[in-house]
Amino acid sequence: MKKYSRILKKCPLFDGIEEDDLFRMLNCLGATVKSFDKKYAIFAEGDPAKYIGIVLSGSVQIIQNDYYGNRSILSSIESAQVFAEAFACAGLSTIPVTVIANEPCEIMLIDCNHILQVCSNNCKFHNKLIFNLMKDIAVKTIIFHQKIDVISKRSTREKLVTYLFQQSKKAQSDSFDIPFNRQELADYLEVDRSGLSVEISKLKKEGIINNQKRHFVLL
Amino acid sequence: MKKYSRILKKCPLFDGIEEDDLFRMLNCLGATVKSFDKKYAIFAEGDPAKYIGIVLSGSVQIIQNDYYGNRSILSSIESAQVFAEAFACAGLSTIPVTVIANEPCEIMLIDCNHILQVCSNNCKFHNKLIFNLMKDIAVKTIIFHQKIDVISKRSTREKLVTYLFQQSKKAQSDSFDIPFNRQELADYLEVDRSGLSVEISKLKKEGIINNQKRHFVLL
DNA sequence: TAAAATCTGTTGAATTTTCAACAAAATGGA
DNA sequence: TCCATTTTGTTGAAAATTCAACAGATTTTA
Repeated sequence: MKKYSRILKKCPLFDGIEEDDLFRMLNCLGATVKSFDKKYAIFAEGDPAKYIGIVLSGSVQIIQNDYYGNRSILSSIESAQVFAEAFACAGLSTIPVTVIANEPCEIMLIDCNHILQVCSNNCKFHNKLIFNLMKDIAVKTIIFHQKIDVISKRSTREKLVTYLFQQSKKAQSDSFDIPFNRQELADYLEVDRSGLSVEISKLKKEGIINNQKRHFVLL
Repeated sequence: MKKYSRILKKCPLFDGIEEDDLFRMLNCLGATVKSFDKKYAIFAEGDPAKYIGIVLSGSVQIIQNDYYGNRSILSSIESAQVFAEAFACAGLSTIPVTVIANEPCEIMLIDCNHILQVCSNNCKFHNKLIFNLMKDIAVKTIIFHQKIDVISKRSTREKLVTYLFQQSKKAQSDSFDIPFNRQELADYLEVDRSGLSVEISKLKKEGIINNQKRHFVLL
């Protein structure tokens, strides 16, 4: 477990918790680590909303599939970030999404009940943990706001431009990489892939952006 | 303040807190109550992310306007519900939305810093309050999931049907009222109002739904 | 390394949405 | 109650998206 020390320090769930306390707490919480191959479903829709996940290495995508087979990507979760934390906390019995390993992953799993039900041993850290969890979920809410800001736009072009501005702001640079390939970006923006390719080409021709694969530059 | 007792008991933020403790706590938190006329902006985009609001009477809408003037309705907040709680908790300095009184409203305002920074007087309730806040924000995340589930659909008809199913499930009945008029529903579904009217008419003709103003029945 | 599989950009046709305009119905205020 | 305003449903034209199909480029894997 110690070997994940560096990455766990970056996890917002453990902000302000000292390393010694952290590992004692993880032990108390019954945290486990599992590895997943690329494209493997870490959680599937309908699974019990029991565990929260922390990405130790690799990255995962949160996916929603509707009954017509349309894939919708809700978000991309990078290393040190938490996922599936809102479902158990909100009292859902099952999770409404699928979580897919985007590449080979190591994932820490913690039973959410161990966080929500205060135990007698380590209450000092426990309240801090719940506070951190609250902040983490609040940040996720903001990320959903941003996603809605993107997909509420009516045209493919506006969705794309809004998304690229957001990514540029996040990277604090006009030059940045996105975590999606074309089909995935289309599934995030909720548009047709071929129409998306057309818009990217147009924006390039108009001298508004530069692009090569996953790398974009705003001009 | 006592006259709001009945409604405050329903507020998820105060779950499990006794009435006496509640009013002592509200006093400690410096909670105030303000009235707003219909269509008045309780918060405007760019305001400091300082206060959380609780709807004591009336209802409010969370609105996002883009630079093209498209109005997007994020959610409708009914009485006893909390709003604007995620922004301060996530560490935003300003709020990215506008909150409009949908009808004459009484709103309780609480400085979020008073919740986030533990004071020495009432720590016992304070941790409970933060726990409740965490749950409340988690539920809001789920509500955003549902909104994304709706607007990720590609056609007006699918968006409408998905929304109506959600409302039916929420009301636990095939017969229910929605909190929006036609233009507002269009702004929530992110579609054109006239196109929405057409789809509602079609679904009625096809015998799939019944509808009169804000009342819908799934057949 | 070569073959297989996946990813990306392009095109044209079909479908859908948006937009503007209008009239009927419903609502609110004097 | 009556008039003014707002809301709603309908229509046709313009614009945009989706869909299917394909070829070139890239990546994977055997």
